Amino acid sequence: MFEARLSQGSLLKKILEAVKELVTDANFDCSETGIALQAMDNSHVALVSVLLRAQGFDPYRCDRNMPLGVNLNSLNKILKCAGNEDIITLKADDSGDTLGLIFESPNNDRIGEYELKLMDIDQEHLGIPDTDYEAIVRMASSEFQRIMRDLTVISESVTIDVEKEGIKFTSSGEFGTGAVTLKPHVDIDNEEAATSIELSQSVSLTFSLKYLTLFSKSTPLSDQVTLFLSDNVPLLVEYKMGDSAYIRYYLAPKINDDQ
Amino acid sequence: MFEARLSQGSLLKKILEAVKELVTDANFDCSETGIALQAMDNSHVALVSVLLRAQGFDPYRCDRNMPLGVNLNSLNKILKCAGNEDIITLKADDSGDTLGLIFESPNNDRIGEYELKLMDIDQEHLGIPDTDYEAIVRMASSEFQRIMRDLTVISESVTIDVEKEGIKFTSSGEFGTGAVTLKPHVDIDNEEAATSIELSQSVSLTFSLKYLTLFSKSTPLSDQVTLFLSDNVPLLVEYKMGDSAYIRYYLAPKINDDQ
DNA sequence: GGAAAAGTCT
DNA sequence: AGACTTTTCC
Repeated sequence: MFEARLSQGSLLKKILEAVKELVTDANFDCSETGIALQAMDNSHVALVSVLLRAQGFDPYRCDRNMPLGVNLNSLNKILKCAGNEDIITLKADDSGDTLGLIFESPNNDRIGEYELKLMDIDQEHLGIPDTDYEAIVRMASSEFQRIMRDLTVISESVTIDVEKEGIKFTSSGEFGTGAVTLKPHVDIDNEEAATSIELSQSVSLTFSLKYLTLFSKSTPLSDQVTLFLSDNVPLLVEYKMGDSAYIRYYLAPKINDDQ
Repeated sequence: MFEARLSQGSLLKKILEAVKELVTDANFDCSETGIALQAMDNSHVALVSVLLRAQGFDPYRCDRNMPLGVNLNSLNKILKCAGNEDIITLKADDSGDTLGLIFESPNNDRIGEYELKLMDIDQEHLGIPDTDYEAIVRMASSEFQRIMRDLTVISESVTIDVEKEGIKFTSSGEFGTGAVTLKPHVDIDNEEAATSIELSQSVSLTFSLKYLTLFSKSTPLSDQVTLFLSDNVPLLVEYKMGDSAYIRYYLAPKINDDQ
């Protein structure tokens, strides 16, 4: 028996909006500690990892570990039937054939009950090694999204250079080049606009803009995004939703063949 | 060495939005007095003339005349990477191979640096004779845009009749006819909504609505537009942005063969 | 919360 | 290029 009640249903709606273009099918691994989703993207280039801790639900109950194989497209369609203010309850009985979704309107005068057929998905739960990253950059998620969108005009890839003085995104293409630099700063009026850099070593890595743009679809989930970079290690892009949930993306750097 | 800093960067963004569908490639003729762009439209029917006087920039420096051949589509793409509030600086060294663009965010924590490859464009700087126009009509630019859009439904061309009593736009097509008349008036509350007519002789001229509609894409640049008309002379449509910049369109009248 | 504008997708 | 969706402004 699995049951999880999420008072802020929009969280789940936004997560599926963020992930659905990257992954089509994935397991919701439900356990005592919460719900985890981990999947390679469709082209097996990027990795998505979502965690919804049990403490973010009220109540949360999961008697035994259950991998719920979900077609994210179908789930997203069903979640579009929930209002942004709705309370969402997820349910699965021990057979694990279907995922039940209950949408309660805020004033409780409207109840939506949906059932999603589940599927068996080969579990390829990858262990992600803990890494001590050489550079950790925290910035406004909207800024990150904007920069990715801007540089897409110039090229298909971006080089990220992190130094103490700032983080620089550079692209070079047919008709020209573009570079955006953010300096670390605190904005008292706009706390979410702050940029901070922790650095043990300068890094310079190149990534596919297509994937970074897809990652940045998580912008509605958090005002801030954190980039974790190290040489020859996949980039980690993390969006934290309070303390009880996060969505993480991993992307391997491109090999620098232009030097 | 050429360098021009424009505190109101949105001006440049809007100019490119206004012109990009009419002209694909053009020279930015930079000189001591400012930046001028003059080009026939792609079908060689209309003429666009943009002037950005040096006084509109701070600072402005241009050691020698330089024609910077620009693909307006590419430039527009780069300008989309600038925020509406950004300060834009244009730069070119004497080689004239590239145009540098620097976008500074208002609070200076974000710098975008772009380079656009330049091209050689055959200089066809046309001398535009000064004309004493028979009719000069000043009206709200949004009104002009609206009328052009409305009459496009009726026909592909519009006849503009100017008399002391008003300016009349008439179209006639398959399924009907349309006419919009504006009377001269002053609006004390809405100064920009005023319509004024200076007239030495009544005129009646017919123009392609396609081009007038393209001209009216300059609406965001100025609340007012001025139409200069004379018999057998190209129409001049002028949008003034303060005293230091303007954009002018010229369009030859259609031959009246329906009479 | 609605309308207008921009961006994105077909 | 057009329509739809999304975002921003009022």
